Amino acid sequence: MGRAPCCEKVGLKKGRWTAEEDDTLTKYIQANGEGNWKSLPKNAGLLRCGKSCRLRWINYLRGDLKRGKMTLEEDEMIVKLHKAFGNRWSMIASHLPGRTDNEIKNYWNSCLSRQIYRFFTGKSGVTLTSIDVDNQKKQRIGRVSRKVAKKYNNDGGFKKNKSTHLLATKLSSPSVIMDKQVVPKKGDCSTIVTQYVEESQVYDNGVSDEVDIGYFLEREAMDPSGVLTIHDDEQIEQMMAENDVLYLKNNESNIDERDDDFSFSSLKTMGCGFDEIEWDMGFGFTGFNTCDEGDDMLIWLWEDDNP
DNA sequence: AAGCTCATCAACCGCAGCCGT
DNA sequence: GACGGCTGCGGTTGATGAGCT
Repeated sequence: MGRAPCCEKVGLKKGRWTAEEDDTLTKYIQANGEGNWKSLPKNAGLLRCGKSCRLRWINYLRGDLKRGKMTLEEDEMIVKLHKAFGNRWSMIASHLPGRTDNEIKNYWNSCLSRQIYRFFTGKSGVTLTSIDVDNQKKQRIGRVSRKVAKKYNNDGGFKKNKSTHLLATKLSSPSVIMDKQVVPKKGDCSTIVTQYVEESQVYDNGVSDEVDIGYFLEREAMDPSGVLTIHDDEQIEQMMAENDVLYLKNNESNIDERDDDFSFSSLKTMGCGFDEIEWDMGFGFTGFNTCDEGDDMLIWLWEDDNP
């Protein structure tokens, strides 16, 4: 038998809140304070469940909320905090006064994940901090549509993938390759990455044509949000230098003429175009060694939304 | 202009952790 | 320690409006 519901739902209202309901809830909480969510709707005379009241208050009615667009500073903060905490939205929200976890989660899933996707895949010359959010509304690039997500979920879209670990339910975030069974790897993944590059010979004319994410999953090299971390600056420099050599070897051209394969977008970030790979996967670098001393190099693995 | 597709935001759902009994 | 209720969190869905064809 399943768990009993937290509240009696028969006869309770669902869906959008009306202005009157908002008013009733606000007045009640102003008079009696927050808490006792279960009994609150009955006491306040609302035909809602306690959870719904709590959510409405926390995400919308609370007085200390900032409404409106995220600022550039908030953008940067969210990216940084997401890097540190993963999808722990409440933790992220606690560092952003006036913003709720729900708001940040929505913002991440709609705007920021798309910015990062576009940044990594080189679909535009943007940096993570120079996105014109208004303009983005006109550019439908990079987000995984629910139609595609559903298709993957229904068809078992990953079954052709080499890894049996991959979940198909996280398509809207860049850190989609997520498996809760994978034990977070503390420490450095550079050896595994270098090993992978050597073993798999991913480079063809300087651009990888396949990234076997299963390789990293099998070695438990990724943290739960699908990020590989490399701490060693020297190792990073060496990796990039090796790649340069490979590129020159394959192309016999000036490294500076390379366009999307490696492109510096800012002092703190580096885009790496490993486009069009066999398993519809992307492979990108960020936080390269030109950033402040001690910063890590992160490699994100995510599914391409445009198979 | 109409229909379709997609982005955004608010809200719901299920689960896990905490706490009191 | 076991159990059950409450709360908070993260994932997901639905409604709506804007953009595209």
